[in-house]
Parts: sequence; C-alpha cells; structure tokens
Amino acid sequence: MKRKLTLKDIARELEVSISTVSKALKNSEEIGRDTTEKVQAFAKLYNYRPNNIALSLKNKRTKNIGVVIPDIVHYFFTTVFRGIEKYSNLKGYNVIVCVSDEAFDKEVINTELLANGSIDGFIMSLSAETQSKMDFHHLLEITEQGIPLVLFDRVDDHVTCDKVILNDKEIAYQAVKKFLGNRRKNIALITTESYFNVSVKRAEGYEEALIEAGIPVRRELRLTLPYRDVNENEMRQFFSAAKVDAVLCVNEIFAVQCMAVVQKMGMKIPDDIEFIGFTDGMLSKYSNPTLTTVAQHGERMGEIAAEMLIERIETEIGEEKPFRTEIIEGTIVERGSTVN
Amino acid sequence: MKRKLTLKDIARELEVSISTVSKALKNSEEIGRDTTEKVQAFAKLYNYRPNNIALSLKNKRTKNIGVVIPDIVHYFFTTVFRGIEKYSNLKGYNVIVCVSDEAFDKEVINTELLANGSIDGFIMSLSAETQSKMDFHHLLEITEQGIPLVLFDRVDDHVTCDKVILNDKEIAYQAVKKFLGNRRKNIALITTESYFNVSVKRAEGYEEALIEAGIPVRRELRLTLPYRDVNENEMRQFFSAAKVDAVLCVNEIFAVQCMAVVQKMGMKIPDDIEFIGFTDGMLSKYSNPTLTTVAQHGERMGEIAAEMLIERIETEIGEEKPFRTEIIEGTIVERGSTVN
DNA sequence: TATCAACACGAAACCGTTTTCGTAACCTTT
DNA sequence: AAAGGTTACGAAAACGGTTTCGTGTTGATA
Repeated sequence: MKRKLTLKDIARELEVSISTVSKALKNSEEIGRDTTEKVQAFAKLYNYRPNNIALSLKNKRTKNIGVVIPDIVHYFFTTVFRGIEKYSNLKGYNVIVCVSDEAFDKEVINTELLANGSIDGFIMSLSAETQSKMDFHHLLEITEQGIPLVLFDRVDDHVTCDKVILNDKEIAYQAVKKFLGNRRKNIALITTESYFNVSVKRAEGYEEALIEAGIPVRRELRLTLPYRDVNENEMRQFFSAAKVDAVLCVNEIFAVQCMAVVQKMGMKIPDDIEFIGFTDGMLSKYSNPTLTTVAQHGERMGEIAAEMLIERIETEIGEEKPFRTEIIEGTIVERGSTVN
Repeated sequence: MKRKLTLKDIARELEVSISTVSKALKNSEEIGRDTTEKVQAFAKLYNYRPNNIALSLKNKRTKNIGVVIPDIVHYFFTTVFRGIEKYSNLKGYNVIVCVSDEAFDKEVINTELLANGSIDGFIMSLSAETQSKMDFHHLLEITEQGIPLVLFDRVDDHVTCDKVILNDKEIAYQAVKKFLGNRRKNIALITTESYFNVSVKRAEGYEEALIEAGIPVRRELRLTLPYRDVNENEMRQFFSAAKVDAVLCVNEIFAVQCMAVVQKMGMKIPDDIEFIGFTDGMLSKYSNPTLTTVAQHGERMGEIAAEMLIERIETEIGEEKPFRTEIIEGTIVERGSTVN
C-alpha cells in the first residue's frame, strides 16, 4: 500500500522547498528550467496528484454541488439528476446527492450538513412535507450565507433564488384542450393528495381550459390519491360513480393504474375514454395502451439548473445578477391513450 | 450576507485563544466551567458549525462515499443507490455519485478524481466497456492506495475487493425450472449483446437447467439485443422463426417489449407463452400482463455494500480482514406472465 | 515559606496546498 | 568597484480546524 504523495514528500526527496515544488508543477516562471523539469519528471513518475481537500480549504471552493431531492427511485428526478450530473461533470464539478425522502427533517439535516463547507451550491426540489409546512428557514439560511441555490420543479414563491420549472399550468391547459378538441366533455383530473405546487398549477390549467370552454368544473370529476400505495378500489369507485370520457393525471403511475382499472371495467381506450399523464417515463412508453403524456424534459431541466448554479458559483461576488426563473416548455407526446 | 463563523472569530470576540474555543466546544475538562459556558452560549447564539473541509483535512477522512455506476436512469441502480444513501446517511456519510455512462474513460476519470482525497471509499458497478475491455488498472490504483472498494452486481474476479452480487446463475436456473415445471420445452433466452458478467451467469443457469432436464440448448432459441434502442423487428423475426413457449429475459425492458410483440402476433400470455424477466421494476408491476420477474433486491444490496464499505473505512488499519463476497438471493415474484 | 500539584489556558505544530514576500547570488552597467 | 537589476529559490502565512505541550497562577502541603 503506497501512501499518497504530497508536495512535502517531493520536496524532501529532491532537496528543494515545498514552495518550489508547488511552483514548478504549475510552470511558474520563478523557477529555473532544470528544477522545473526535475520536479515535473519526479511528479509524473510517482503519479503525484494534489489533494482535493487541501485545495478546497485553500481555495474556499470544493467543486462539489449538493443535490437534494425528495426521491431517487422516481423517473423524473432521475432524469433531472442525469442532466445535473452531466453538465456539472463537464464543468469539473462533482455531485453530492441527498435524498430527503419527502421528509422535512431529512431535508433540513442534509442541507445544513452540506452547507458547512462541503459544497459550493445547491440544487434542490422541495419535499412534500416542506411544501405543506411552508417552512423554508433552512433555505433562507443557505442563501443568507451567500451559498447559491437553484430550485427546480417543486419550488415556492417564498424562497427567492434561481428556479427552473415546467410551464405546468399552460401544458395542462393544452392537454385539456386536446381532450376538448376530441369532443370530450366529462374530463376528470386525477391528482395528488398532498400539496405540491406542480399539482396545483396543473389543476389550474385544467380548470382554465374547462371554464374557457364553458364547461363547469365538477367536484365529482376530481380524484385525489395518496402519493404512494394507491388503492385500486378507490379508482374503481371513482370511475363507477362518474361518467368520464377523458382523464388528465398529474403523473404516469396514476394514469397507468387507472387505465388498467377502466379496461377491467370494460372500457376501451382511447375510444371510450382518453388518458393523458405527466412524466413521460418508462411506464408511458411500455404501458398498454401506450400513454400519451407530457414530457417534462427532466434532463434538460437538470442541465439548465446546473448551468444556472455554476454560473452563480463562478461569478465574482459583487456583480450580483437578479434571480431568474427559467421555464421549460412541456411537450405532449402522443401515444395510444388518446385519439390523435 | 453573513459570513460563516470560525473559531478564530469566536476567539477574537470572547478574547480567548482559538484552542480554548475548540476545547470548550468539545467540553474538554481542561477548560473552566465559566469559559466553557460562555463559549458554548456564544457558539449557539451565532449558530457556529465547524467547517467540514477543515475537519476532513485534519482528520484525513471526509465522511464521503464515492458511488460510480453506469447509469442512473435505470431502476435497479436507482434502488441500489437508495440503499447506499440510506445506510450511509445513517452512519453520517454523504454520497458523491458519478455516472460512468457505460464508458470506460468516464469511469477512470471519475474514480481518479474522487480518489484524490474527496472520498473515504468507493462503491462501484462496472461499466459495460470496462467489462469488455477487462481493464481494471484504475481499480488497482485505488486499492493499492488503501482506499476501500466495494463492487456490486457488475463485478469481476480480476479485482480483489469486497463484493455484493446476486445469485444470478442459481436464480436463472430456478426460473427455467419453473418453466419446465409448467411443461414448457421451447424456452428462449433473451440477453444483452454486450458482455456483462451477470448476463453470462444467468445464461449459465439457463443452460444448466435445460441440460439437467435433458433438453438440448438450441442456438436459435437465444436472442441477443443491444442494451439500448432495441429494434422491435428483430424480436418479431425471432419469434416468427422459432417456436417458443417460454422466455427468460435478463431484464424487464426486453421482457415487456417482447410481450408486446408476441401479443401483437396473436399469442396469449401466459397460455401460449410465458415470460420471466429480471429487475422487478416499475414496468413489471404495471405491464400488461404484469410480469413475473426476479427481484434483485437492489435496496438491500446497496445497504449491504454500504455496510461493508463503512466497516472497512472505520476499521483500524492493521487488522486486515479478508475480502468478502456477499451473495444476495434473488426472489421470483410471480405475476401474470406465468401460470402459477 | 518553599515546594508542588492541579487548574486553566495559550502557543504552536499539523493536515496539504497556494501565494506573497524576502533575499542570497549572480550579472550588468558605468 | 559600487550600484542596481535579475534570477531562483525559500520562509512563512493562510485556509479552519485539532491536539500536544508548555506555563503562569492558585491552593495545598510540608
């Protein structure tokens, strides 16, 4: 087991000072040709690599980005993460991921831990509990310390920072317009039980489209489901009670599960009933029928978030730019669950 | 923007020395009661938190774990990651994730970067390219430096380190036995084009079960597909050419795609043809029919990997324990694609 | 009253870098 | 030969902690 080589080791071996070694390795003009060559040859031979931690301490920048997301086993977050990782890596940054597991406390603990020097900036999406509690003190602490923060998807107006979001309301509006164009009248909305800004926005778009078309928004056409462990019976009851000919779901799991239920009940998709979901993940592509869905362009979202963050990190303090909110346009990917 | 408080700040403010502050904060007996209380009160009031980087430099341990995986938008890796993250977090470690994107170079660059002090140990799964190149010099470098390494799932015998793997051969064997028990004779294997140790093991189990049953292993019953962007035509041809009544797929995507194809061709699942896949992800649960699949218990795998790694990290050097290979037993989850 | 331990604290080294500044030694110039 | 300018390098501070060791003050003991 060979221990890591340090500048000190090289200095001792070559009988020069540490500073000389350091300068020689960076081709400083201060150092003579012979010495420089000697040092570089030695360093190369023994594969010297500077210690990242020491560099971080000295430079006060870690080249690490902290990513805090509610869940990792989740297609959308996964794709966003991929975008973040790709862009960050390109720019020489590493990514530390913490999963809040939709819990406020974990989110707080994780951010506070990372904020103590481990990272140069944060990219986050709020946990369900944080959104419902409306407690953002941990984020305030971060920004007050001057640590750059970018929020994506699950954001909140109470937090002032850069943001990347989907045009949720608008794209939900368009989805419903699509149903309306297909002469659907009884359009249901299936959304999450817990409070998510995105669900709210999507509901707004849904309602706006209906109202615009002169169709009343009916309470019995809205089903709220728990985020996990959905009970099929609830769906069955819902579809038995109300006559529904189109369904907008705020995620793809709800959609796929509902499609299975209504098919068991004897309805034909998309003839009797149409479906549009959100996410455009694996399930949408391989479900039966395939699901028409709103692509959220997670990877691009991640890239942009990373780009915004790194720009903040690398911009000199003093030239404060105003915070931006970047809006990604969703795309409706037409598949078998709608008539196109 | 309030700058981070340091020991020096507190020392200056309270007119004591830095060392006194440091000791007082750790309740050292060396320090008098009054001073200790004064310091702690001040630290609490101004929310002092030690700088992680400084601690890392001093302690020569970062409390970071490096995770290098081929892909993150991939159910199995995602679940393993969740296990790693959970356990690590519990033990006070953070996780730095790098995605090799199945590319050798990215894997090498990422590991070398992290190895320079950023992390205390690695958990990795080899990229496709690394497995086919059989070049493990970067892993050797890591272990030679005394950095603990745990490999999971995509492992190789040429690398000596702790490992966590599935009983791939055995569970594939059992899957085929299940087909045989259902009187299936024409059992196909659908596997990956590129070389993966796991695919090979699964193929071995497949063959062993057939041979044991006195059924010849037929070349035309094996289909190899590219890891991404599978062409449906290839599947269609395969199923037209050979009479197949059961299919073992090394992942769930292949299985779900094949099920769609054979259904389009008019076959009934599971009556005419049965399917078993690997992974037990979202697709298996929500496909039509639902897919009988080998649960790989990724989360548990991740937890165990993290446990092994952290034990190595925290064990004193000197008391070298031999390397272990932990074998996770897969479970066949019976669903609609087999007759049970 | 001289001695000595206990107490409470500070100085300084250390982790591995970078960077500023100081300075010998040599070279050039007049 | 004195003055000034290069050249090539080393010492030391700094980043923010921890820890070892030294030391002045106090109180107890002989």
